[in-house]
Amino acid sequence: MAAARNYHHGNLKEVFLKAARDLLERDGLGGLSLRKCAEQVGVSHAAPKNHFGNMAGLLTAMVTTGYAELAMMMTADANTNADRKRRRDQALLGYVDFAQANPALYDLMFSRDRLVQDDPDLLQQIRACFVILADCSAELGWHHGSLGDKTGKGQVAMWSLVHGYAQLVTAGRFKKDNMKGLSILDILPIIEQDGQN
Amino acid sequence: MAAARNYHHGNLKEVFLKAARDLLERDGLGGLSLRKCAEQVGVSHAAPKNHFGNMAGLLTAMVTTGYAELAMMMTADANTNADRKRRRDQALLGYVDFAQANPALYDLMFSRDRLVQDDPDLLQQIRACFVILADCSAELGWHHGSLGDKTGKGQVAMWSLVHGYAQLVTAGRFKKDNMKGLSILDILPIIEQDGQN
DNA sequence: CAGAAATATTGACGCTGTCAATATGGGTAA
DNA sequence: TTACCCATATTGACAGCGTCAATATTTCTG
Repeated sequence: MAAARNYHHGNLKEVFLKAARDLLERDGLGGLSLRKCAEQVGVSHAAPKNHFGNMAGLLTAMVTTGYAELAMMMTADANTNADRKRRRDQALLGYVDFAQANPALYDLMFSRDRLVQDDPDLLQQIRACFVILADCSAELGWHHGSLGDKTGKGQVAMWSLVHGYAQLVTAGRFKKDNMKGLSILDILPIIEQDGQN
Repeated sequence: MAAARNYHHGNLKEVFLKAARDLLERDGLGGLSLRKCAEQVGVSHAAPKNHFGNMAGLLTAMVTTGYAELAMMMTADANTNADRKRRRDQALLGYVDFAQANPALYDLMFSRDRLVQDDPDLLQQIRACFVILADCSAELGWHHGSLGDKTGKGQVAMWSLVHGYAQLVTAGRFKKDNMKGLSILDILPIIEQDGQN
């Protein structure tokens, strides 16, 4: 009688997604397979096909939840009385925190193959994240002209910087000595040259 | 008698790398396999093992050549009489050009699994690219203090921005309307607010 | 209760990376 | 030349993979 507890297994789709995500972060993308997911959940090897169609469908569903979580990490304290600058800082820190907490998933979220790129749910979640980042670029004054950033260059710059930083940090491309106690917020004043932000 | 034309096949290793790269850009990472490489070259399915050990070895060798090419794209006209700003522009444009010309390879170059991350040749080529980007950040004055960028924050910002931009553009994450005629060089003045660079 | 629809299982197929065993050819020293 | 060693290539096999068709089971609906 509980919400959706009946039927064959219950909410098998969500259980699959959780199993897949655990496997992804534990063994990497190469260690993730539909059959391992099925085995871990305790169902037959072809069961995932009923819910996701194929491997790309599973990965797309998992990545879509990833973008939703990313947006949540960026807006965790948006309903507090914090001012705009503080909300902007929280959004950028939340973005990088998400990437560092889910490095394999974060990589997959920017994969060109492996995903169903035109999935409506996926596109919607991506746009939601982009909107939050656009607010960050606006708060920094990253736009030209008197009517705001009509061309979107500021948003392009904002997402490029934070995504590049997140991916390079999680990939270990920067020497750890240089990253001691460093955060994305320390990068912004570097770029703005005067360091007053 | 010709240089290295003798022996069983000749320079089979380089032929493998070329075949692998063609397959990678044509069919994506999921469409690349050792067996397809071997078939395309015309040797047995286990031949690649003699030269690369395993799949990670092949991908690492391919990615290493990718970083070497990336460095070349960034320094294509370094020996001309161009001034520093022009060389900096050429380096950044060359970086993005490489990513757009080899999107699948570029993605693979930043993969955390799939590669032998501590391969000496790979690390050396990565460092060579980083040095060029460090020069770009220095030319832009992206450093703190009077003794230059001792902490490396400027280099971190530089690579983050250009890598993020290259990956997001090749992934199609930005609306094409907004990217009409836009280049990485248009992003720099946006970030620096005053637009005089 | 009966039929339909959704969901799960089974078995099979071809493809994959990897390995052990074997074969082949070039380089080198007697 | 002969004999040997070593690098290289082939063959055959194995388990794991995604995917599909056919079948079975369970729930929903009328």
